[in-house]
Amino acid sequence: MPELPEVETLCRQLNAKITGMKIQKADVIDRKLAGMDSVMGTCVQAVRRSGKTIVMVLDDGRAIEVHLRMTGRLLWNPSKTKFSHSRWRLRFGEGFVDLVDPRRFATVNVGSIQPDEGTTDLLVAFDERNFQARQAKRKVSVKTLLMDSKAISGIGNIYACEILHRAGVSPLRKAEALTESEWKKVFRLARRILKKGIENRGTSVSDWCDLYGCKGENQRELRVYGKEGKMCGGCGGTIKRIRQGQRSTFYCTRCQK
DNA sequence: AGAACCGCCTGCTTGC
DNA sequence: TGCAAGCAGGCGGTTC
Repeated sequence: MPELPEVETLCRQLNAKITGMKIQKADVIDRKLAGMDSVMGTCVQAVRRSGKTIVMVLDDGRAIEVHLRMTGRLLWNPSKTKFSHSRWRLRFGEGFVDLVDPRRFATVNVGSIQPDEGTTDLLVAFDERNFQARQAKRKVSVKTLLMDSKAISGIGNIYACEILHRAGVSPLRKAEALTESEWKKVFRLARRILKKGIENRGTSVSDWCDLYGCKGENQRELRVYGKEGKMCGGCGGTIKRIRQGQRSTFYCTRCQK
């Protein structure tokens, strides 16, 4: 599932491919995306990321915001034959960008350009003082808080599990119970892990692919996610799987305190 | 106000 | 083998 590194990978590839190009045609295939063909005839000025949202800035003052949610993918398609589960497509000079999404959770919106709200993005402009004041004393678990996009944007289930493992912090601890220096450690490791994820063009644990249908390489960096019952590479303990909210959390009960 | 829960979706896996 | 039930989960909206 696309998280910050996967979305960043797509944005970089889209920037190289479609910036400066005209949207010659826009097709809505899935009715849920009605109206998203109104961008026909505009030109893409830039593609940037806002949390997990892909923002295509247009030359008419508007922007297309694509959120891939769970199974959404943006794929470059050189052929006019649509991929299965194509929901929406943009035609550029020599090909198409297809939004492919089997589960239909992905969203597309077109509207006026919003001011950059990147202050909760760890890799752009994270306001740590504001975090300490507004978030750090909350009573939710640290895992839940890491995945709260209003507190910290871009981190989903996979990276949240990996970050807490490297930081040696149990996902069950309440956010309010972490000291400031523990938070600093979490943020430091989060940045490192997210950057590594971008270097590796994302984590292909299920069906993530980049713009050109290539899998990422970051799955080899995973130490806990999806590894229930396996040995922790750090301490030799056993990786456990629990439910937090409605999602799976993987962690090592021995080295995550 | 803040925390917990629900619903959107459908392909894949599991169990009988 | 076939079919139904269970599972996956980001996030906005609703409920507690």
